[in-house]
Amino acid sequence: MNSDEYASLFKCLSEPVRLRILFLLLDKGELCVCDIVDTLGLSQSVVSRHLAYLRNNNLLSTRREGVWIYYQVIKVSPFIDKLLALFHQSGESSSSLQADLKKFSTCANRDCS
Amino acid sequence: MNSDEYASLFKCLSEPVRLRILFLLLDKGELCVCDIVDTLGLSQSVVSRHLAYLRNNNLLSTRREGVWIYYQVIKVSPFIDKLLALFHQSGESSSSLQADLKKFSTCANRDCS
DNA sequence: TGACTATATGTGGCTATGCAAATATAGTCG
DNA sequence: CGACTATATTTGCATAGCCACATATAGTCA
Repeated sequence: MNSDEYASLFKCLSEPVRLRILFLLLDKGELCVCDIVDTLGLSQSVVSRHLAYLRNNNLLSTRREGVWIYYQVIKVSPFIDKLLALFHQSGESSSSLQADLKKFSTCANRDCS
Repeated sequence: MNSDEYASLFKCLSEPVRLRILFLLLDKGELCVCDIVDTLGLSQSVVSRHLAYLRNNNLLSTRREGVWIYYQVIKVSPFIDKLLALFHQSGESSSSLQADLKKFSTCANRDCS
């Protein structure tokens, strides 16, 4: 990786909404868009756009199942894996990120109904 | 840390020049501005601005010694420390970051003369 | 096929950020 | 003090990224 590539990676992580999405996915493994929209309480447009950003930068992969599209974090390079693991671990003591997890538990019915 | 604070931190790391500066400082410990300008081959204005950005975000500290101002990476939180250590370690296999180190060895006379 | 739902994307406006060039600040030395 | 050097900051401009709103795409089901 050269410095431009590192910078692009960090730019993916330089936006609060993207970080909240990533943290949810790191913690829950795989989620569909509507789960994320409900949990974060943001518009579908905003969430979809950030998901596209992360997907275009090879941080997320998608899987369609009927109407729903499920996103998950891709494991690619050791550096990125370690970086995301570090963020995931650190987020355990972040009240705002934990609040998202809690919101997820209370609002999401696991099958997007 | 909340998601805005994480995002601000990653934004500091989302710029190639800032990453090159950080990598130099992580590797060399402490450098004055003219060392960095010479090594990176960029204008003084650009380097100074990025140093200010990093300093304003509490990633760097400064120490004046006569005309020269020496910068070094601050160790603050465990998360940031680990993150920077990971970047430093990963940069060992980045040819572009290693090229900066090499350039530093050949061009810098240690006392800014 | 038509209505409905889930998701993606185009557009316009606003703000943040990057660079270059010029200028300001501050220390040193004669 | 005045010349010189090192560093910081201002200004003007261009670009990138974010959001809101509207619209498009695609799957499902009756």
